[in-house]
Amino acid sequence: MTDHTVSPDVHSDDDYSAYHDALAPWWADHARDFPWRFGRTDAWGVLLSEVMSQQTPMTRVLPYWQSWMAVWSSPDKLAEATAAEVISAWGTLGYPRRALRLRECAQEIVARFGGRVPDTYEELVSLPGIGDYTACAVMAFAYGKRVPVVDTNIRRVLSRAIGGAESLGGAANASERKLAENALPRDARMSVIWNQATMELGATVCTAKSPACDECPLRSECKFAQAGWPGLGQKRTRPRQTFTGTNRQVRGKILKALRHADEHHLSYDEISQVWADSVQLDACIASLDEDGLIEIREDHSLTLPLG
DNA sequence: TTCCGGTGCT
DNA sequence: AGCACCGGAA
Repeated sequence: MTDHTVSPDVHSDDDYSAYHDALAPWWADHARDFPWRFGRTDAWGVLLSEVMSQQTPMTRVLPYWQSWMAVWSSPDKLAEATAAEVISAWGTLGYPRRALRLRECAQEIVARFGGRVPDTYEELVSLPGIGDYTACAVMAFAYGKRVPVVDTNIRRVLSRAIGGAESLGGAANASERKLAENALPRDARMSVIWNQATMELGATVCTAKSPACDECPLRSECKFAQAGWPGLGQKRTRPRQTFTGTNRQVRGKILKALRHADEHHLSYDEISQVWADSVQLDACIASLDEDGLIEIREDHSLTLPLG
């Protein structure tokens, strides 16, 4: 037993009705108005918003989601795009491999599911770029299914409000999943609101470092606040990779240069100007090539992939 | 300078 | 289980 995040004896249905009763009205008043919410888009729009939101705040996703949906409003449309087009349209959203996975995902949805976004966990996680979280999010938010959507925000809110402690780092454990399953309202429609509202609370109020407890609808029943916020923000985090001088920075510079280049093409001399250390530059060019994010020509010039 | 996070690979 | 991957806000 390695988990001490939540106490084990809080699993009966009645323990959570007050939680939902406080959360639902808060959601009604405070939900941010994104176009992929409130049933205003289809399953493809939801899937796109969820992939774009991986590792990325929704406020930053919004303009990209709108421009992508304007051009690629369905899987069969995105399936026809070139890699260069999607990498270019990804702009500075970050983690550009997601753009490639999204196109492959669209192609598989067309080839395997007749262009319809699947609605089962097994089918969804079999798609490129779709892991546990995104599969559950699509089932809940696109298809209205009663599924616990266990992201980092929900883990933090549940661990605090019900368990009275900070959630640990690492993958969600069985105890956390069990808690989310038990706290989830039995009614499917209510469960979708619960997932969205809990996630939103974690994103906007019950934040990692400085929770706005004064504005929290769960303030009066929160075990974490009652205990005096023990170990606030002490989540075990990955060792911080300093950005300057990393491959991550160099890869970003190379891709940015190609995005802005005429015909997305640069000679080796031109690309050499983005980074002085040629050994590291070459390593990053090789890794971008391995990721399928660039193509290397015979003369060592670079392009975004035509395919 | 530090913080934030889901997927996929090792 | 640990790590690489991103850019922008705090």
